Amino acid sequence: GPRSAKPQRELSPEEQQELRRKINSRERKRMQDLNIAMDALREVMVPYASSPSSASSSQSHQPGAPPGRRLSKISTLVLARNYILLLGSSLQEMRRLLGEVSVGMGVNTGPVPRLLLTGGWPLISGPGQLLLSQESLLTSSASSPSASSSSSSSTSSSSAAKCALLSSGPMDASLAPVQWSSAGASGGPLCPCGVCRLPRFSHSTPAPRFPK
DNA sequence: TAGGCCATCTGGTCCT
DNA sequence: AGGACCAGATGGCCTA
Repeated sequence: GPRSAKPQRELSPEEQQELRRKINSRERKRMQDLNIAMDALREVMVPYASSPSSASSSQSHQPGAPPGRRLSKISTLVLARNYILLLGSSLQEMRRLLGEVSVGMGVNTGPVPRLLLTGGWPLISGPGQLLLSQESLLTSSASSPSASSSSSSSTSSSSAAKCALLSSGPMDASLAPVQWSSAGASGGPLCPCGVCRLPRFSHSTPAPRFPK
């Protein structure tokens, strides 16, 4: 192509070695920064990542963090994604409830803000409140607004089709990556998997970024 | 021992 | 030109 990867002048073996060292060092640093960000994300997800079946391992984890195996990178990402989606659906549900309350009691009455302040977010674990586990986030994800108020019934394990994004195991390479349709966020068709109840996405093969 | 997860190296491409 | 980004290859560690 027009861009040549070859250097303008030949490098001596020592210079090549030094250049390689520099490049490798940069790449190492880049990956370490990525891992730091991943750890920060893990830290946020830890309260929702408890797994009763996980055993202690020699892998390091945050001091003070609950014992158990550290979340893998893919699990962390899937967990975080589902967590975000669940927050969205919870917000939607809250808005719906807020609308019902407003209709029943009048817009300018006091109870509405108090409901917001004291009602508790559904993601906060507590007596009678929705408790999220790693399993629920990895497998059930954001439930539909109509089902999000029930704590345990939203997990539709009986559904035949499963979305690759919600699988607790490694993603099926044939299904990833996914591209979410823009229509889905505004009440469009849902994912046909029947489990995640998320806006439909299309499984497509991305165009190679670097065409040969 | 197989499989999962990970860090590192490496070469290619894109971006500033 | 040099750095950033990406993906494939490789080998080590750990667990079931």
